[in-house]
Amino acid sequence: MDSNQPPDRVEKQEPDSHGSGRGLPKRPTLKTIATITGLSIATVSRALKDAADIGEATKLRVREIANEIGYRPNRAGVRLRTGKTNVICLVMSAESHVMNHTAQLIYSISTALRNTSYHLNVTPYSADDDPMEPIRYIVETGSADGVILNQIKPEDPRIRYLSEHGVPFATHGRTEMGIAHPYFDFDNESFTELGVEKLVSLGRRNLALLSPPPEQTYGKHMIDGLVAAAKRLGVDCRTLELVTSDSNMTEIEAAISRTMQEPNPPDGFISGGTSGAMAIVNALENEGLQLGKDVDLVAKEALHFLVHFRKEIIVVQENVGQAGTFLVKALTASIEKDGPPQQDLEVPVLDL
Amino acid sequence: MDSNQPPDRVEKQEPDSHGSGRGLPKRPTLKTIATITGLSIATVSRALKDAADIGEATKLRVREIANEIGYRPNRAGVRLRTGKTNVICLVMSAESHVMNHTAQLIYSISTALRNTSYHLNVTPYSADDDPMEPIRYIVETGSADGVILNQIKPEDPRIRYLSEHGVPFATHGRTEMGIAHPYFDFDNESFTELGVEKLVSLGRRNLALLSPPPEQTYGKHMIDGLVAAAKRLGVDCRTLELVTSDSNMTEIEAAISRTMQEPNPPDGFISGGTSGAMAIVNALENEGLQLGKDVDLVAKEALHFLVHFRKEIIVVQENVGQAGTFLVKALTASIEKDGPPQQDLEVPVLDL
DNA sequence: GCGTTCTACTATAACGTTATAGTTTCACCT
DNA sequence: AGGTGAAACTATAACGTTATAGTAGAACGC
Repeated sequence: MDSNQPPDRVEKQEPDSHGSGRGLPKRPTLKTIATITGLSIATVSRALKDAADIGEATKLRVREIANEIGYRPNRAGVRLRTGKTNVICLVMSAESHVMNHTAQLIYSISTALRNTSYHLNVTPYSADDDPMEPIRYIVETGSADGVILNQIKPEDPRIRYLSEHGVPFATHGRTEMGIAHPYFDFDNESFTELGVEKLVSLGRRNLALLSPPPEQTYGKHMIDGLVAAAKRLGVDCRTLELVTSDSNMTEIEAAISRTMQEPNPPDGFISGGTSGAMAIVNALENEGLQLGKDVDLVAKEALHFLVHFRKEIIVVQENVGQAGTFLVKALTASIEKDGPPQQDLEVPVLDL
Repeated sequence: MDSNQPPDRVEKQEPDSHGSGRGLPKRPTLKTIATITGLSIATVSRALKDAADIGEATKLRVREIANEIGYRPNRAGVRLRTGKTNVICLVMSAESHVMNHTAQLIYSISTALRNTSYHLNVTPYSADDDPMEPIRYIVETGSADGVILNQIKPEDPRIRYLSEHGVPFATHGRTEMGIAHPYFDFDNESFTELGVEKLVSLGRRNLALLSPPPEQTYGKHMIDGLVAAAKRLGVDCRTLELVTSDSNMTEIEAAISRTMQEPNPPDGFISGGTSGAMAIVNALENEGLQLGKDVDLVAKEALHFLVHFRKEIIVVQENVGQAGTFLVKALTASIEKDGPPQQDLEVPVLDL
């Protein structure tokens, strides 16, 4: 990278390392502006930060020149001096069944970060990895000002660790640890409650939830909502705990087929994701059942596939973009110590 | 962040900013190790880099202590001194019709980056943005050692710019600019050729390609493959240039319905993506046509949805994970000036 | 025993930034 | 006139790292 060459010597004898800059004009620094204006480096620095003890005329002149020569602060310098990284690290779970979700989260976060001074750093980990490892790395190297986490568990060691080390973070999802922190969550409990109500209003009396693993808080929330609503409305319910991922849809289909052949099969389904819903539909149709007639399905998704898959599916849309935007706002506020932790829930919408 | 506190003074009077570190032990630096071992900072630095002029015993001792106290190099220090950022920036197109693709790319890249010293930085831009802007930023601030680009155009100004500035980069897709650089690409030309062959072997004689925009190189490749194979096998072909995105599937469906009502409708379709394929199927079925009987569809996808959508769809799987892995390898090699640019194509597989 | 060479280390400066503690200049008050 | 104080600026050091030049001491040749 020309603009950031090793400072000491001119590079060997290689004539022009990448066919790039003729006389390599070198990236401007505060010193450049100082030389041009005849001011000291310190004054230039303070002028650009709009400090109180710099004259208005000077500020104007400095800003003008900075603009003209295309000055951009050197991140490494700032970081070394202040400890401020201007990096936000998204530590993301990279299991296939959450990837579409995550993709949208990445997109919305990085979009929300444009026009801020923060950069997005993505660190994945997979099921076999220790989820603590990326967190420890970030804390130990001080490589980010704040962290965003997803796939939150009720008792989540990452959150305890970050909180104990004073590293600002925000989560997509909630814990049950009583540690106040910024978060955004889809209200999964309301979602399953609404789903139950909808299915019951359609005459269904025996419901099944294709649920995410209950180790995840949102899985628990879904089950809670299901059980509460079913009890309240006096209908039967069960959970089918099958790992929902693209790769084992066939397996899920088989399990659902089996369920439908048992004595008292469900007539209403709820699914928390796109591929789960597709698996349910395929299994039901294989069993000769007709969606909207013999059985009904309520499904939540972040994509827009299900409406095109079968129009009979009752779809609740989750707006992940909203989550990203909020998380960025909440996290930056937390980094800049701006009031108490901001928290928000997305309310599911389902016409009854 | 404790481990990276502004160095000068102790923070105000706030008793404990985040309930974190008691006596804040401060993150170890080379100096810490130097003090412990009684060596100089320079020696410690060189010992950790396994330099030739340091004694074996010393190296061992330094490494041991470094390990013990959990030393991690300060990135800002390294970066300031050497210009090496250890960041790789994925500049990603964030249009909805490529997001699933991109999600997998992000995942595979960041996975390939684990256990390397590089970090992944994601910078999105959308259709209305100037695609050059993130590139200029990276070059001007020297914020990355290398760049990965996707959604490549035949004549792509980003590539000219990066190349002129000597910034290493790798692309997912190809240009036609004759600038040698590392890339990975799915062989879309072969894909449509195979698709045509397959459809012709099924007796289809009038083919239609739901094509990506031909401004993109891969769109052009697909059209080239289609036209060449159709000509070779003596069948008719056309391209339907509709913007394929989740959001306007309804529009695509309508357009395809219209096409089917015109005089000489296609009997074989090729689609380059998941939602396009779903739109085609929906439109055809609305017109009362049966997949696998009246018409056939060959589709490429990176997800695993289509097989579950209609088993009659002839699916070609694209393995985006492969792309990420390769791009990382090729880009890091290029950064470290390791031989000529590495390039690879994914060969589509379709049983005829 | 003196120069030479090698090994294993050290001292120093510099990368770009910013917090702090000055310093200079000038206006104003009594 | 002398002191006070504000306004506007500067000098300095430090953050953690590494490239370079330098040095101390041992080993070796003749």
